[in-house]
Amino acid sequence: MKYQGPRGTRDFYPAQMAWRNTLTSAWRKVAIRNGFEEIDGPTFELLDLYKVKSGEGIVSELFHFEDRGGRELALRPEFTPTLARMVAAEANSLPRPIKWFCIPNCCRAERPQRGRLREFLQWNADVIGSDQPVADAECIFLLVDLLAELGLRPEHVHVKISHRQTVRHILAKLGVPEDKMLAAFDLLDRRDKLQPAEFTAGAAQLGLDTFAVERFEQMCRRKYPADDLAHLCRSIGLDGHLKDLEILNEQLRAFGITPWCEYDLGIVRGLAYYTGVVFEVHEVSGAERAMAGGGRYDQLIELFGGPSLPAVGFGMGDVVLTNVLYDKGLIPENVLPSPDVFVVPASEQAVPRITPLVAELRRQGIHARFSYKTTLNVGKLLKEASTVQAAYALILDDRSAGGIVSLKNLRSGEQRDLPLSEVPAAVMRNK
RNA sequence: GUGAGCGUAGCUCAGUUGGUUAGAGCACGAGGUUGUGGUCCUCGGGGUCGGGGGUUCGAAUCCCCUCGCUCACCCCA
Repeated sequence: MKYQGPRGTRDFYPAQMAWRNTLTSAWRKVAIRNGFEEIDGPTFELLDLYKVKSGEGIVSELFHFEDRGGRELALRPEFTPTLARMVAAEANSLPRPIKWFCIPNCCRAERPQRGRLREFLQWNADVIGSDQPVADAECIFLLVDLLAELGLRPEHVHVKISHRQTVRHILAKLGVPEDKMLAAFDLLDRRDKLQPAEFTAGAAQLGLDTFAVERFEQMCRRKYPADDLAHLCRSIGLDGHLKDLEILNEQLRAFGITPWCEYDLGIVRGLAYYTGVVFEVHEVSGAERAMAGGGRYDQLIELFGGPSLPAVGFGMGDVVLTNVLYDKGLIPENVLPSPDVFVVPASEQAVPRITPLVAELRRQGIHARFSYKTTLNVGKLLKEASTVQAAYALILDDRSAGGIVSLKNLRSGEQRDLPLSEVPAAVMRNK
């Protein structure tokens, strides 16, 4: 093969494109019914924009280049900086809260592996301008709404929820000094990749004694079902510092999604800009990487030069999500658009009538197709109609001169003669 | 960027200790049963065996390099 697509990219042939459209339609539909408005921004930005929250180290993970004027640009690896820039620019004139979503393609210069490509789609939704837990809850509800829309159930996936301040408080109580807090978060985040001994050693370096290490360990491993905060409180010996979680919990209950949620204090999420609630969607067996992740980031808009605006949001990529749906057998067999009617000539005389008829049907909004084959063999033509999964075959023979045609329902096999003028209504009725 | 495993037709694979013009099924295309579909029959297009170099009389098969894919590490916004 002479030319190959670049590493980590995908070609979308009709079947893959049809699935991609199905998925993005679901994202869009669910976001809209949850009251979010769609936005988009440029595919590339000034490189500096991406350094704001992620630092210089991010550059090696980016596709970046220079324009002819020497400006340093980069393909977007995520949408949040663009979002922050857009909000900052118009902050004073936007009604609050701002509830926006988008479906950008994003590019990252990393080595592809399961669940990660160099170009992917990411559904983002954010609520900006509210510090109320109802905003956090609504983001989580939006996620659950989408998961359910795609056929997933609580036995397939969980929303794991944690809270930065709660975890911080617990760590402090266990004896982690303030200056080692970030290191503690890091250890928490990496716990599944470490050997038990390494974990213990890391915890000891944070200044924790054997007892505290054990509690630390226990805290990360334990999962607590949503709606049972009391249990969580008891088991970590904490009271009075769960206010946020308590209110969130009430909201989750009111939204009716507690069966999908669990508290997992081991969820930290990479970078330090999250300030409150954090959450991830995981396939229950834990075999896949996170299907979505997000949380509250109350200082981020300000960091990008905007006013001080509290915000909460998440991102969900198409790659892991599709993997999980595939494994659960939830990818529909065929989502390619199929014709409403396939027009078939059954006599020499009917041939010139085909294209004008198809044109008229299409003008009426009917998906109509015909064969490029020259044969009049009805069997062959019906086979083609059936291959493309047409709902009806419209068969024209000599009687079509008098306006009489045969309409065959290709699913039931039932066939009847009717005047040509009644065909559009008959086809649309079953659409 | 690092490491491991794998590269034979669009897909799934076969190819007997290296031995003639590299095969099958599915898919795709053309026809047949002179007018009704997932069947059947015939024929066909398509592979420089990922690419390059080496060993050999002879390489899909053995060796080296390279590219790509997969999985993991780094990172995960």
